[in-house]
Amino acid sequence: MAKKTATAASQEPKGAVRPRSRERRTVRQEAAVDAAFRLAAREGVTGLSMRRLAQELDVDVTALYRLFRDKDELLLALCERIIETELDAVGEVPEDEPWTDTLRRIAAVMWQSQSRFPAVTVLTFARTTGGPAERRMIELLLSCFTRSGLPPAEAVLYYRTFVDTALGHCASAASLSSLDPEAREKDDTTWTRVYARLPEGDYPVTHAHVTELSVIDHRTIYDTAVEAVLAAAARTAAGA
Amino acid sequence: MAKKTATAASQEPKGAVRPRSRERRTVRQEAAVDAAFRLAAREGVTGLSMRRLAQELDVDVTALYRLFRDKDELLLALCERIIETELDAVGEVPEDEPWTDTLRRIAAVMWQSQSRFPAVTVLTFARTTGGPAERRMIELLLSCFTRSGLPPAEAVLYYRTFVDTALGHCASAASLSSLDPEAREKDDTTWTRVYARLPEGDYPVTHAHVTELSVIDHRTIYDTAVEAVLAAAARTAAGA
DNA sequence: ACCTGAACACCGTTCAAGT
DNA sequence: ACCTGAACACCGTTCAAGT
Repeated sequence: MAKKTATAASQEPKGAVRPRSRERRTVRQEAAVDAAFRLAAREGVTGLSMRRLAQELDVDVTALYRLFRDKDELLLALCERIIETELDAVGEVPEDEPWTDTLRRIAAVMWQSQSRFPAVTVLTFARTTGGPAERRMIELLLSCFTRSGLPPAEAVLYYRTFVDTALGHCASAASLSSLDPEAREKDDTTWTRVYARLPEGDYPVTHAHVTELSVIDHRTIYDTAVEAVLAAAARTAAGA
Repeated sequence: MAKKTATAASQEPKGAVRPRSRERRTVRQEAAVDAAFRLAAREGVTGLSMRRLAQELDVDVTALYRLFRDKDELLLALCERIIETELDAVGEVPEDEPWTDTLRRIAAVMWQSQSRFPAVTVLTFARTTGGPAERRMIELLLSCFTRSGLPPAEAVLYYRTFVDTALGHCASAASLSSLDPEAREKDDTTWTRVYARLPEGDYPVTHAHVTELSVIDHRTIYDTAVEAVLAAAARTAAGA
């Protein structure tokens, strides 16, 4: 099955009839992806259905199935688009920028995507698209870790540890903010509702840390995790 | 709304009539949780529906809604059960065990849960149950970080960084293994299918790391992430 | 070459009616 | 006090039939 990516608007071999229709096809795919982002932002993870997306685009549901094989292919297209946006946000990497700083900027941009599009993040965080944006992102990330001086095996190990850690934390934040309001409320008042009232006798350590537990926010945790991975990579690089 | 947890079989005030029925209720809840684990293990994340669970238990769907307010409450009960099992697997913590070793054992046990029950992991990894097992787990984890010598704010910061990092990686592994077979196949052959064939010119760094990229496994990444967090915590503790 | 309508096999959840 | 049947408002996906 040939992959028809959005950026495949390359030069056409001959004749301008078939290409025209293929062009229109990718235009419609892009429009569908746009609409899906609007829908996901407005209605959340449960609102992002094929039927509702068709409604949003004012077409029949079956039209969507002519643009995407199934919902999974649509989700991967959304994921590609997010990575594309992230690459734009990162921009050019200055020659002399330390590798750790580049990675910090990428981590910050990933967090931004998560908070803008939690629904799409939740639905795709563990996936691989194989698309052009993902390829460029991998090239960029890997080049940071080779710049660090790590030998191939370790560069790859820390590259994966970095992305998976970042994506894992993003997914967990996104998953929390895509809960329906009542479950969300239940979840993030737990610290004050149950943990603040625990008997000191049974849970002495928790009891002693109640205030610290209730003030910590997810972004600080994310930064700490990212820094931990960068420090581990740097130490390994220095030792090699 | 009073929380009716499975372990709430405390002493009854007077009369043995109401307690009898409440007891039966928790017995049925436990049976439902057992069946849900069987179902999830057999049918995966899409198979774990209220209707199918009712079928598995040979009762009407509406009977389930008398045991659990909604599906979310059932999922939280499954999550509690997993934590319970994890606490059993960790067992007693020897007085003289280094705090990092305790945390390594907990991380290993969490990975085990993920690989045994990917469906439940995916559905609950970002949630808080507020239940008795979760409370004990938090007490255990926090006590490790205070044993390390970290002051309260940092102990809490690293405790959260540790759990969220571990859960994030577990969720990403679980999410991958709960994909339907064809999406799963598509996803984990990407490295050989697309990245192994990339033109060297456009993606020199990726091209140079193809073999390393294709052999790395998720468990090694998980261990690296966990060690990175432990090292960061240890360094902060030493500096304080 | 595209669109439409209708259907299939599912979901979570509720509720009136039975015993 | 419990159970049953039926319904409501949804899903993803397919397919014969139209133009």
